[in-house]
Amino acid sequence: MFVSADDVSDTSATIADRIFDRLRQAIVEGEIPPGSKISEPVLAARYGISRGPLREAMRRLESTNLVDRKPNVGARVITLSSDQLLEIYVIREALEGMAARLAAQQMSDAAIADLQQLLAQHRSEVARDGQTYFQQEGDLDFHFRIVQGSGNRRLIDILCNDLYHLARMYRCQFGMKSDRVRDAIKEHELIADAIAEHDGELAEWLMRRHIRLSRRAVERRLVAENSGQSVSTFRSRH
Amino acid sequence: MFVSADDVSDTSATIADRIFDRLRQAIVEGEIPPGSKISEPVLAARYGISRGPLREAMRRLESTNLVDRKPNVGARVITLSSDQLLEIYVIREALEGMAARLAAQQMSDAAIADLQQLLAQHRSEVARDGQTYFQQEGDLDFHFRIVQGSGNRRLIDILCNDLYHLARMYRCQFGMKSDRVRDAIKEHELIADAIAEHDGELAEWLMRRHIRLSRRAVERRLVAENSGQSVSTFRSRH
DNA sequence: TCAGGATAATCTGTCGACAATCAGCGCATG
DNA sequence: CATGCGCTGATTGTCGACAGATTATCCTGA
Repeated sequence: MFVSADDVSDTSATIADRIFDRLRQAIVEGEIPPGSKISEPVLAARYGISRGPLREAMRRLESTNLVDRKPNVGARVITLSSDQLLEIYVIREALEGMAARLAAQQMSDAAIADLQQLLAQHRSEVARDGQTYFQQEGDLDFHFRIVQGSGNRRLIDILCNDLYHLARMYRCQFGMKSDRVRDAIKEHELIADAIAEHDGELAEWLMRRHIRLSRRAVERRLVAENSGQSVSTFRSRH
Repeated sequence: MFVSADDVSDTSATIADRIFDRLRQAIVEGEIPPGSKISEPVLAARYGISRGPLREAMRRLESTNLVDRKPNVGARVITLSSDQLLEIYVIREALEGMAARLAAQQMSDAAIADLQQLLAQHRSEVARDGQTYFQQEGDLDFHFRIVQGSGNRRLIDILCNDLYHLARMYRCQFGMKSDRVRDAIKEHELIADAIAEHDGELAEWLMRRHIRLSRRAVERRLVAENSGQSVSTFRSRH
């Protein structure tokens, strides 16, 4: 019934930390459907633990905005709305734009070479078999590296521990068969070039434009799909 | 020994939520000194509660990066470093710049009028009795309103629930006798004017410059104070 | 005198149980 | 027939207690 630990390390010291990772993954990948109520007793029984660590994990999930809690009532998995998706794009535009600027100023030559090698791999992949789902993960990989390259620990924390999980959640819920991969790859290359030339100003501008274009593409898809039916809340595919 | 609930509402339904608010305030205001170890039994006894709710509150504090936890060892209040302070300024530059742009596009006329009235009040205050500490809170007030005006809920959440508490914590630890208040007020007015004219582009540019200048001022103060002694970690005034 | 190891005390992590609160449901009543 | 009320069942919030781990202490020996 549950996809058993495909690649998660799950080697933390405490149960609460492990259960937090597993729950986050389960929520992000849609295993626990959006909007569903989370019952502490059944979850604790399912994972074979007590309610104490589970509640601590829930508190962390609440902090990262993956679940919504009401006192004395319980917790529900958040229901993704198109509004919130667009809000995330706006924040990513600001934050990753800054990350690109910092990366251009600070990234080591070795890291830049790695980045460009990753891009070459992406290019060959997309040339080989078009727009596959894996490409989407590759996109996150690219952004992930640039954020890491910024060297700003709190920036890395916000992006990698909150927003990227949200982004992955949206992609798992939606099909996300982006018809924009070729353009996106090209934009990635421009950004990488700007970083390679240590042009922070340009790197930020290009990154912001890149994310803005992605957001517009999603926006168009939303209004296209949304003709007549509300996509504001997703079907709960239990 | 403890400043008893000066203005915190503390009317949440659950103990864990109340204790989270109180602990956060205590940490931010330096009541629990930076770097000090947090012992669950003594804190629980001090607040007259059990360890369960306390641990849930600690998990939330961990998520907001106000405490640092090591498994089987315990939690310590974070020690503020000048590096991290500068990192926060960088993030604020990106995020609040975007907030100013959005606010210029979306803020209602009434909210804009309120904002300008707040600025007028600040101006009169700073003209009356120079650079008071209270002025610093007024600065946060101004930024707070613009972030609220952006209408982006997640942006508001990140800024108001994480970064502003950190900023307040730095101000409580440092003396923060800013000699920049007059310039800052002027910059605030320019930003408010841009918002009033619904010029998002300009508002973002001005806000980013404003925060960048504030960061540079802090930077200068740091290197000035730091001549000979490390300010990287603060004295623990137990 | 100082290094090293064994012991003890304390603390964290986890669990099961009790009490308070809320959602759902049936029933009475206008 | 619709609506308000009380009851029941289950769930959440909270507590105290136990097990494992870590830190501090003290004793021994070189």
